[in-house]
Amino acid sequence: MDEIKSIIGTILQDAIQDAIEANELPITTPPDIPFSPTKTPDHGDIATPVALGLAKSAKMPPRTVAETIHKHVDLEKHSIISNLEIAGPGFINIYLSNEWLFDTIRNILKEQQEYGKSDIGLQKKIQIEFVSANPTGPLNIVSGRAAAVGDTLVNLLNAVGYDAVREFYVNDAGGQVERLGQSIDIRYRQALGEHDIEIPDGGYNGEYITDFAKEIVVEDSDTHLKLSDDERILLFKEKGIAHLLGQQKTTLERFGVNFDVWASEKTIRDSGKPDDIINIFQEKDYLYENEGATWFKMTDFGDDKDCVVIRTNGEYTYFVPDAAYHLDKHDRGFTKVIDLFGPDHQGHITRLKNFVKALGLSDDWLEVDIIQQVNLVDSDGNRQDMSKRQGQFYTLDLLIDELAEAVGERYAVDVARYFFLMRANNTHLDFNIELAVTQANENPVFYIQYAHARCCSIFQQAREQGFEIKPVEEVNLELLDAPQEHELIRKAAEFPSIIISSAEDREAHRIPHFLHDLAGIFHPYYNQHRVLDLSNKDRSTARLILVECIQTVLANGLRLLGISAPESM
RNA sequence: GCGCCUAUAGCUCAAUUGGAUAGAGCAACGGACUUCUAAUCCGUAGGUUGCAGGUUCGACUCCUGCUAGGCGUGCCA
Repeated sequence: MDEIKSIIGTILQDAIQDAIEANELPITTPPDIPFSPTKTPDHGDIATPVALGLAKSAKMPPRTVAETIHKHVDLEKHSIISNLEIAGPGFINIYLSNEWLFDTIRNILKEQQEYGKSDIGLQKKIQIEFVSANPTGPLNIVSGRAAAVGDTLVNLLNAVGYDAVREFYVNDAGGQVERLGQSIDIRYRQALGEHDIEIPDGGYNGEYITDFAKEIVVEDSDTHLKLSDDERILLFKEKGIAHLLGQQKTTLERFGVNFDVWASEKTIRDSGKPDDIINIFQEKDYLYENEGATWFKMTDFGDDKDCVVIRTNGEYTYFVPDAAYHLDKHDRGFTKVIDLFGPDHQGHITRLKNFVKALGLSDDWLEVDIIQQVNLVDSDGNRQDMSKRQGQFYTLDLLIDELAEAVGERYAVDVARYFFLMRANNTHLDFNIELAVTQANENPVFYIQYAHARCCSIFQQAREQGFEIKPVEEVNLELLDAPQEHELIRKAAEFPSIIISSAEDREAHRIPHFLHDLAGIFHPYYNQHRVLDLSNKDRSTARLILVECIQTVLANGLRLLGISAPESM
């Protein structure tokens, strides 16, 4: 589709140039040709509002401009265009010849699993950091959304020719994991009979902490009581991190997300790089002392208040290792870094970007996108608090478990991923778990998967019934003359440009919608037209070619989403 | 108070850079299995795109001001 746009664009620009030279269009030079999608076949295969844009500078009515351009397009010369029409306020609707449709078919069959890919990324190194949940509890469903989106964005970027990697930043140092150690310690001692102690404010009081503390008691009995408080908390912190991080990894694997790099905050801190950051800021005069703490002049970068980088107790706030971490990313050679943050980190974006700027990196090197919150809603429409500190949260594992109960383990991950991916990142997603489970059989993911399974089934039948499956060069594609068949091919032809826009705009949800649209053309087609017809074997052969194309596009799209493409359902 | 996000059909959501008649699914109602799989299809219905202005050939989209909801605004991460 992109190729065809540039071909048509050139033809139209030439026509405009001819019109200018014939003194029929009072402008100096042909503009870039914009294209708008055609919503109905009545508007042709592609359309351009170029005449509307030129109307002002040419001081002519838009329809007249369109007609002037039209006059200078020689249809005899361009066999790819079957017809041009002026419509509405001055749109030029372009109807492409069948040969273009057949080229699309040949291209899909030639490319197979590669169909849809492109190379606009020039193999530039891009990193996407996502999930990066604290190792202080199980992953919740917001992390699930981030996991699905991040994983798919990497797939999309790789599909358009970037060299993209998945990275998870483990916050295994700092105050949060300190509290984790303390919380486990309290539960451990409680399990051993101390009852006059409680989890402090800001600690973790989820049941999983109690369970884990009990496990420690079972394995090690009361031996850790001999340690000093500090030693014991340190030990429990490390044990807790290992345990919970392990759990998160297991969950992510089950969810089909495999990170390329697990970066550690502790490693960053131990590397001395945070000290370098302080030195750099010091040299650039971005720091000052106040009330015993060291502050960064965030107001120099337009923020409304400065922020502490070294606390009164001498420890760095998380900004410093975070800045060091991003400098480290830069040193690893990424030309662009994308962080997917949860909504609770939104206040961090401006500051982080300012720190990156303070380090001398360009403004667009770091991109931060928010994956908006997921509200768990019950059947009465009440929202449930998912704070880890409260211990009331809905885990990703629990979600997959419940889906598995309804639709089987095989499809549970498919359904979860699809639900997370079908919405734009910046929408607040109300996830009604009861609805997702009860309506599972009418889930849109099955609609798409079923379309794929039907394609497979047709080929199964074709083989059993002895239909000849010929290579495309030997098939008369002119026999594909039903309007729905052309519609299917046109839709399939959009696939590569959908991937590009989806990747560049970081809008993964366009892929599920595209696939749903494609399946939505295929199912009616299937119901109204028999592919395998013994009384018309030539047409059957041609239709098998079309079915293979649809199957290929569906499979390629589902693969990008990390969703399975079943051969039968 | 300040900052970010959101507001589109009864519900959940789409709508490439501003483009033609704002689209799907679910829910509702009526139909279609002797058929390549009915996890499907066909039909009906559903709208002042939160409100008020502005920009222009044209606005769900951009600007200003409101309203409502969410989040952020810690020497937590």
